[in-house]
Amino acid sequence: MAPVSTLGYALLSLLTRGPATGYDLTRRMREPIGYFWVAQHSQIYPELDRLADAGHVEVHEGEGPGPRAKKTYTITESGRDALAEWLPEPPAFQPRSEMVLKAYAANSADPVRMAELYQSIADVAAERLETWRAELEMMAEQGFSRPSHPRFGNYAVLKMGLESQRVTYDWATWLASRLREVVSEHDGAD
Amino acid sequence: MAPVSTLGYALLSLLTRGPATGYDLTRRMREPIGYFWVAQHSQIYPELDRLADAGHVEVHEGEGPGPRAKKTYTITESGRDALAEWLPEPPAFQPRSEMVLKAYAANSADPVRMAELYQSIADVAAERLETWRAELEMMAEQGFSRPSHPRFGNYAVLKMGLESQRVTYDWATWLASRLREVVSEHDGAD
DNA sequence: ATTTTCATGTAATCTGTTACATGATTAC
DNA sequence: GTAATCATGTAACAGATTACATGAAAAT
Repeated sequence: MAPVSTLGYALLSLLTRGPATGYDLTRRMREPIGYFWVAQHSQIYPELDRLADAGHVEVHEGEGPGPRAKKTYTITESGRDALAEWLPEPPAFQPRSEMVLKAYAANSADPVRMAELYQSIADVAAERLETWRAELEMMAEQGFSRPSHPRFGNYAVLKMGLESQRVTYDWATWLASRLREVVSEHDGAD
Repeated sequence: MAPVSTLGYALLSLLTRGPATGYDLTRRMREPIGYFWVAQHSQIYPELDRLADAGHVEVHEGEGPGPRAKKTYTITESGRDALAEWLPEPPAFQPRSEMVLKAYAANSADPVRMAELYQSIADVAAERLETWRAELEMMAEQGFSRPSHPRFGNYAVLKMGLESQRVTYDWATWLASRLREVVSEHDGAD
């Protein structure tokens, strides 16, 4: 049996929320799990074929709006089992952040522009922070914060999104202000 | 001119710390920037060739320990210019965290094992938190925290690493304890 | 009328990982 | 003597992005 990729497990996870088409999954992939895992439809369609071949999903074909049939996927028992086995395994750590990478070489570029960059990053984070804080509160009111709730995972992911934005906001704000110090020091010396 | 990849800019960033061989860069890539960007030597060697072709690095060949010549790379003015242009541009956001993805489907697996998973993640984060806190303090004492210091970037990256571990610790601890609630509720009901 | 949404696919390319391959020197 | 470190490379494969391609229905 061909092993399931991380994307495959991500799709199975999304399908625990109910049957969906590839198109649906492309959008479901955006919020909130998209804050921590992304995929384009060109990656999703072939992956669904593979999951179907492995018996982890069942396909139901119907009339499509375009020239092709619309395919609705449902997770199978085999899919649930595979997911349940994968979940408790230690996750791979795959760090990749251009935002932080750029900070590593921050003083190789114009400090004014770098300060602007991190200020704008902080501004975006501040906005998201507000939006997501409100969303999280709404979720809590709807009972999502109880671990037995079927959408508890959405709550947990959004909570992490919120904390991450908070850290980004604090760090980018700190970095921007430090970079502005360089500019004013320089001005004073000239 | 072939455009420089993100990995190429990462290598140029590392080379602002001084000339290095591919082997050196493979290790320099580990701390602290490796907390946010990783690359294997098999990716680094061909990328250095490309940077050399583009004139962004200069190569000096010497006697190697093995069968091949040892190549030392130095960043050129052209390399510094390319880096300085890339740095202030808005970074791509490339989120990929299996750790959070697994939380999205947390209640599709055995809560005992999931609680253990997030507890062990929290434990690892707690250890790193301590180590990195001490490292960051040492850096501050050596003056790295001043934005004009040539290693300010190391400080900024490690600071972000520290904050990220703190968030991971808090979140994973919260998640583990919530998952344990499910178990005790279940026990009570049985 | 035009754009957005729904809906599915493929091809070309780029990026990244794992494995294979060589060999001297230094540390245990 | 065995393992780790220094040092550079390639090949095969897997994973991900961008672009191309089609076409109906609904919304603006």
